[in-house]
Amino acid sequence: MKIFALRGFYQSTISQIAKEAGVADGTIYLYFKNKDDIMVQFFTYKTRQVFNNFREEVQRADNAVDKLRNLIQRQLTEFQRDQNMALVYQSAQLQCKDLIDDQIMEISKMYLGIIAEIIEQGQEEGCIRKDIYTGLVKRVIPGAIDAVINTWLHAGGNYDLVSMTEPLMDLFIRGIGSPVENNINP
Amino acid sequence: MKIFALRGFYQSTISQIAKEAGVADGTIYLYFKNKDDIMVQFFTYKTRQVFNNFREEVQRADNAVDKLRNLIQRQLTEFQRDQNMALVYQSAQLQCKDLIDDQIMEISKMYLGIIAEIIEQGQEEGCIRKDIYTGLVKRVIPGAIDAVINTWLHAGGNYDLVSMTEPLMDLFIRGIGSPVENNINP
DNA sequence: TGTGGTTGAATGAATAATCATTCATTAAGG
DNA sequence: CCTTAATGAATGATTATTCATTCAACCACA
Repeated sequence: MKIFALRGFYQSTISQIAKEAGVADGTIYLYFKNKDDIMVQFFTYKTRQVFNNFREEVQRADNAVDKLRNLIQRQLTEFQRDQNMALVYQSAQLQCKDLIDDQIMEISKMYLGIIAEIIEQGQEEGCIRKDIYTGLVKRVIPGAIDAVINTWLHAGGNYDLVSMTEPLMDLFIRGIGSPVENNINP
Repeated sequence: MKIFALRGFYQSTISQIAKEAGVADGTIYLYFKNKDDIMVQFFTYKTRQVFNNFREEVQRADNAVDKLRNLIQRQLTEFQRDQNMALVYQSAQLQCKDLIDDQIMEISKMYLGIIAEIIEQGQEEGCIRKDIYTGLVKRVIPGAIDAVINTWLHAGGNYDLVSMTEPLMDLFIRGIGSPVENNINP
């Protein structure tokens, strides 16, 4: 992951990976079917494990707003903990499309599903308005989070990523418009 | 661009590109210094041209909200017009980092600058609240737009991308929270 | 305890395939 | 006939993958 994160999948060589791992080139093939398989196993185990925890984290809260906050905080925490995972995950989706499409699809769908559930619950509770386009919101929220993570990665992980949770929540819930303006429209 | 969009930069071969262009492999090298240069020229000319138009589009409006709307609409329009450009642009940022970092950096900074200006103006006009974290907002807005574009690309460009402008604006300005909730907090 | 044999994990040099790049040759236009 | 553009086979570098060999650990038996 360190090598993939540094150089990208196609520019990483088995030799580099082997050297980083402190083993011989051939040894890699005792544990992985081929180069692709290294990436596939990353998504099959590491990523799935991290994303599975999201569901638990969400269930720790009862109301929708707290659930969303927990989800965001957990994601930022996990990505902050393992910067290499963060980089590989963020870039692999576009880099080796056909390679791991199914793996990513599954994880990604689960994630979007969680957000959709939270929104629905929030609408029933009355804390999330009903005249929003859920299909859009469940794309925009992860997109915004990704942007924050990418900015952090680009800065070399210098500052505290998790502290972005509250500002993000505030943006999602209240938007950027001034309250005065908001109440004129409806 | 068609080949890069289809297979990604490192998996595209000169032979494929030449065949698509209807010329011989060697002919490519009469117009491009090397393979990298094809990507670099894409960012130097095509992408810069598209993004430069954004500034004009923004100046067509006077108030901040309309400026933001125009910016979003123009981006969605351009990306919808040229799906290959959209795909290459979205993926190149992560794929060939060191290759075109400077080109992307410059374009990206200009884009973030435009958004920052709009926000500032909106705050003076009173239509955008002042207690927001501008550094965050100017990342989150393009991140959200990217997510919408990526969703559209993944679906094969089936539906009208530009029609996402209003729902996006609504989300940015009002957020997902219900107005009642919004007014309790402050 | 010492000895010979067996196992299988690890090695890294050799192989084979891919692919960017070059350049001697051809073709067209003036 | 000369110039310029285009060609595509040949070249050379890179790199994923293989496999014959090494070596350390373990076991059985005297």
